[in-house]
Amino acid sequence: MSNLAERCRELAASAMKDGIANAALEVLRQYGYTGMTMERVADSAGVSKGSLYNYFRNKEELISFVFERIVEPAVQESQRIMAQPLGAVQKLEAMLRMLLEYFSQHRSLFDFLFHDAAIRELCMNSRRTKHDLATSQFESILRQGMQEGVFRPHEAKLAAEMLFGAVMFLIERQLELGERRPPEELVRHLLDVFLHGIRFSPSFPAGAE
Amino acid sequence: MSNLAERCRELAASAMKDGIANAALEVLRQYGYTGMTMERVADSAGVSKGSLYNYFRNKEELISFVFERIVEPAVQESQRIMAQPLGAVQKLEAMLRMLLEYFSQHRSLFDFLFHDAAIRELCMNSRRTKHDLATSQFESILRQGMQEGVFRPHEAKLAAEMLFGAVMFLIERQLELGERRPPEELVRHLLDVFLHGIRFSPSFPAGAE
Amino acid sequence: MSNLAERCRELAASAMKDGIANAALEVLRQYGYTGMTMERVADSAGVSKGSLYNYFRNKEELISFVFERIVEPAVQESQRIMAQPLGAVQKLEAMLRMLLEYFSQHRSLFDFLFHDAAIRELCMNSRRTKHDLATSQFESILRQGMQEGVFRPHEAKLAAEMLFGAVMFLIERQLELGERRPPEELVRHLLDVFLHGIRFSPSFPAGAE
Amino acid sequence: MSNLAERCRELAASAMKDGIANAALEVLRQYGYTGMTMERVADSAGVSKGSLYNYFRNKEELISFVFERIVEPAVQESQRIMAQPLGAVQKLEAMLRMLLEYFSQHRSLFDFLFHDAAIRELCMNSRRTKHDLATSQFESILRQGMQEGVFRPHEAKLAAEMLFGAVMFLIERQLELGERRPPEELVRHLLDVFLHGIRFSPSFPAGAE
DNA sequence: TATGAATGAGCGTTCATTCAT
DNA sequence: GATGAATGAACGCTCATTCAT
Repeated sequence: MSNLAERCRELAASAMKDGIANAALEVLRQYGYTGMTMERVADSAGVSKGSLYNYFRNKEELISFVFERIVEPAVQESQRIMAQPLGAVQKLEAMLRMLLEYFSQHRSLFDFLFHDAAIRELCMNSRRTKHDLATSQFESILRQGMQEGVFRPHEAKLAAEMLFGAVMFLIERQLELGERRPPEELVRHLLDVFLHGIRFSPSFPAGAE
Repeated sequence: MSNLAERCRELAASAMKDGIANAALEVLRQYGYTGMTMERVADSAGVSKGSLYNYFRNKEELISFVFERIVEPAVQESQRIMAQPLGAVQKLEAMLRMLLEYFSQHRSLFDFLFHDAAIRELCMNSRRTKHDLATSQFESILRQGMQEGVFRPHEAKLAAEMLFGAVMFLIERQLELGERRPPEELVRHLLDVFLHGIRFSPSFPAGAE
Repeated sequence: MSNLAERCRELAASAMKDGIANAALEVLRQYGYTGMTMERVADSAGVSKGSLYNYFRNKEELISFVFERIVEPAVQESQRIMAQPLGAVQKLEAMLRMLLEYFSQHRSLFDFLFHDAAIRELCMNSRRTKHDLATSQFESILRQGMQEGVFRPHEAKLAAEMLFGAVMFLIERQLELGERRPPEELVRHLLDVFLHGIRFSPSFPAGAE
Repeated sequence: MSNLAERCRELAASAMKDGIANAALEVLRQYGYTGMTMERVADSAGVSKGSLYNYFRNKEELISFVFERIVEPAVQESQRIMAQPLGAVQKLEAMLRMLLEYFSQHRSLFDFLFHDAAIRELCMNSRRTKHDLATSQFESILRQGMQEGVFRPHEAKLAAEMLFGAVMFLIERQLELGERRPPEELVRHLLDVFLHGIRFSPSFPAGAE
């Protein structure tokens, strides 16, 4: 039957959605979240305002789609990292570096991700928010570390949340204050604090990293 | 002369501002930041839209006022803590407990405070945002700890940001997931991780807290 | 009876109306017609907004009153001129000078006078607008001139209207273009044109003024 | 390609702008300048308020457009007259007749054009208001007359302003008083006064009209 | 009588969404 | 499917007017 035609159509539709999402991202970058109107998205995508509604039921759906597209590469990469045969510390390091590098790039996207409670609820996909994903991956790493015997026993879930919160806030502050510390440096400090703590312990070897 | 009348009027005006601010908070809770319209605030406050403008020049001013009202008690309390003659660890503990207790109360306020770039820029007081205040206080505590010799040398500013980010994210997750861990417990885990790190060090006495 | 009290009250009320009208004029000068709000008038008068309504039923009535007050001195002066035992040419000259001097002073008042059809209809007092008054006085002068035999026969009413229109437009243009020709000079040119015309007549003595 | 469609669209858009402008004029006629709200314009045009903004960026632009539409035909005609190979007197006559006929038609437009400072500032086209245009054209005619030797030396600019002011006021008064003198008659009287003046000169042939 | 807080209709403007073509 | 003009509800804000004190 029209199997082929069907395929073609789906492909074309998919390409169109991508194009529109990219346009939306561009608008986001230029005008920020509040300035992201359907008109501007349409213009930026080079299509008519009406066409947007052929591919997305409404603005909400477009936003959700964009959200997914922003997060997706990071998710992919994080899963790649998780799948690697690395020790917990190395995984942690790789994960932190990836997040810092990825989200440091675009302030407006970052704002977009956290903007509003309404949006956040919008962008949840089957109880699996970005937060959930990230923290659960951190949690996995922490558990792996405990099994490996390199991390001492602790509540992995809470520690994972602390880690993620710390990373995100670090990124946010960098952007907010206009600082440009190299991600590498931030990774080092994060690991230093989270692995060893900041307190002198009697037996803590001075100068040890 | 009309000293008394003057006083009364001021009091009434102040009460009105408070009432409107509370209404705004209620709207914020119900509809989120994007849904916080002057109309809704007026309705919620039980006054007319026009009356809002007898007490606040515009929406911006109202939002700033609300922001200040939310943050002020925490700021006061944090300054009280900072002024106490306590060791760094105790101060840290007190500060964490205060934040966890204070901000655990209202989810939407929390969103309001942190997740909107527009608000963030709006609510800066002479380059001194709430973030600035909180992180700089944490930073002070960390430096005090280094001077006291209880904290090992580290970049206090970054560590302060990590701490604050971790605390805030913990609160957010509690609210998001509907968990209700006692603040006391969260404080303990935060201190545990940040003071000692999660890694076994060769000399770290196993099982030690 | 309370004849005296009555009188006093009337006097006080009258003074109040005057004060408010002066305040309104000040506002008019500062903010123009569109910027003339009851709030500003009240502030400028040093009374409360509510008090305005004890002396004027509404904004319309206040505006009418102000209009009268602006026009009144000119009306008085014009009637004084009309009553003087002068020849038509001298009267004309005196009248023109008075108008030019009077209205050259305040641009915003002038705008106020002509602003809007609605206002114009508002400010008519028993079919006797400022225009009516002015043109009818010019008309009288022209008729007097014809009787004196110094003016040749012509339709006095139309000529009066031309004169008044010419004067007003001259004033308006001076204000609009920011020019500052001395009223004396303008009077001279007005008389020159209106008395002798601009055409050479065969018998017109060249160079004659 | 879509050349035709393009054309059609442009035509439709142009027609729409015209329709809206006409509606605006109607509102102007009915409610005066102060009463000209976008809502009323939309109602009068039979479209929604939002549609107005598809054709005019804002109220200002709409007003400017209306202004241009009113003035343009007169400007065209005046330029045609100026370009004709006529003597100064004939040009003057033609110009006066045109103005009287053109502006006699709509009172409210007239009000609109002249009596609002806000509009006046709005509708300036490169420092060249309608006033400027009209007076400068009168001025040209007067200078031409002086060169031709039919007008005696005089300050052409001031005289031009007087002429224009006189014409406009005549029109205004006709409309205000509900008189309906034929433009022809008004032209005759204007020329009579401005060309010959109203004063008897010794050599002025008595009885001449 | 003086007050000024409260009002609420109305303003210009925006923008997500629809629908006839 | 693509279009873009039309829509209309909603927004932030103003201000003449009222009324309890």
